[in-house]
Amino acid sequence: MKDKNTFADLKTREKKARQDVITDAAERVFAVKPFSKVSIRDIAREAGISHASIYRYFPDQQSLFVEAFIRGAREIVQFLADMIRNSEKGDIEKVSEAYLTYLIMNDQYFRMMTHFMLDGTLSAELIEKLNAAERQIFDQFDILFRKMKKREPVRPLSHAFFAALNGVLITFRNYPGRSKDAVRQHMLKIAKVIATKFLAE
Amino acid sequence: MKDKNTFADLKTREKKARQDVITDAAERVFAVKPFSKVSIRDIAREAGISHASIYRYFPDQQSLFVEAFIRGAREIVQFLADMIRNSEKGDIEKVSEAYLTYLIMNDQYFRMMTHFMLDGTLSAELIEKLNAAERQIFDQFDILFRKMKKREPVRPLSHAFFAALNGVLITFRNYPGRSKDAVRQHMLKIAKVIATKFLAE
DNA sequence: TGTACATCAGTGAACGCGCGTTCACTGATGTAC
DNA sequence: TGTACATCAGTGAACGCGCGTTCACTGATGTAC
Repeated sequence: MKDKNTFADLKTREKKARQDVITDAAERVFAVKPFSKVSIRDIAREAGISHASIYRYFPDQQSLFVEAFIRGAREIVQFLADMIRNSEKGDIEKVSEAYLTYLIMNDQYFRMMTHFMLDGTLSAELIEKLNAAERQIFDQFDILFRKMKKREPVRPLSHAFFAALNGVLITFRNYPGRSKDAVRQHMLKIAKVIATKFLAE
Repeated sequence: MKDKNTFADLKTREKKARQDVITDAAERVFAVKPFSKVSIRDIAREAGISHASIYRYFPDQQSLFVEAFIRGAREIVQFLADMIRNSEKGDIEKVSEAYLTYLIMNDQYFRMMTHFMLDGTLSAELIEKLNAAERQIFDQFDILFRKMKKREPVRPLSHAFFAALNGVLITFRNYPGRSKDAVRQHMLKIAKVIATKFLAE
């Protein structure tokens, strides 16, 4: 009985591990292709398996995409939490610079997030998942603003600041005739303008 | 000779008019469907013509989409310019509220704009058109900030404020379990938080 | 230890679909004489 | 005024493609006796 359970557990873990291999591959493809052009076949090729195999691990394409997105969201929250925990006095300029840099370097996370934000055909369940992720991000910014000793309610500040940083990432990503680095510099400059505004009491 | 020219002119104008019929139809379809799901066949159906006919007026799908986008951008700039011209002392809260409301009501313009901002496969020419439109928007915000007697350089403020408003529109559009009106209210509230920050010197 | 059977991951081929685009044709209108 | 011809907007049918998904099969591994 004990053995049987262990064997079953092992099997479950193996299944999970194979799912992860596919999700890893998906993430790599998303890093390289626009979200809407990524196909099941692309991901299978990246994972080195037949595209039919994917259906042993995910019921359909949407489920796989959502899995990849959730992982991405976890990464973002994780990074932000680490950043803010280490910021003693709540240095909003440093935090926003690091956050932006992280999302520029991991563009696929940002593209996945905005894709889901903009998609008008999301199921209620998926919208809830998206918002759960957003709430976790807001929670982190709440902590930051509390460290800054804001007297006004922090939640609206978090909403506003998170939205503003998203806007910077979207608005300047296709700046023409500029190197990736010049674009990054410009984003950081504009983010600093915004962060400064949020400094003042 | 004179007659011939007039006839030719007439023909050109008629051709332009028919192009406009198609672009109108496209705009209506974009108002109702996510950008990436709009097909040539959809637009033809909306315009009441055969889908093959579209190719008499546009060389390919991308050209038609770009035409629709340019029209949308013109509308946005037009609206913003009117708004700011009528704002005597540069009331940033009113302007941002009106701008947001306009883009919420005309969601297709906003979706088209963000679609092109996010698309990684744009031709250099198209990126330039997108940026030309953005520059016109920045110009308008420049005027607003000058009316507000800002002593700092206005251009970075315009960049920051425009980006922040975009961010608000993207971040809260899929707020779950809320009516369209509640979402609008929330966007306006967060935009006001941001506008207030931009008030202070 | 050997044999018959069950399970199930993995697969190549196929299905059905919608898409952008092209083609060959029609028919209305204008032009030349 | 009548006739032969040119132009060209409009079209239904077709092409070729890539997609998500399903199917029928293989072959490796574990199980029962």
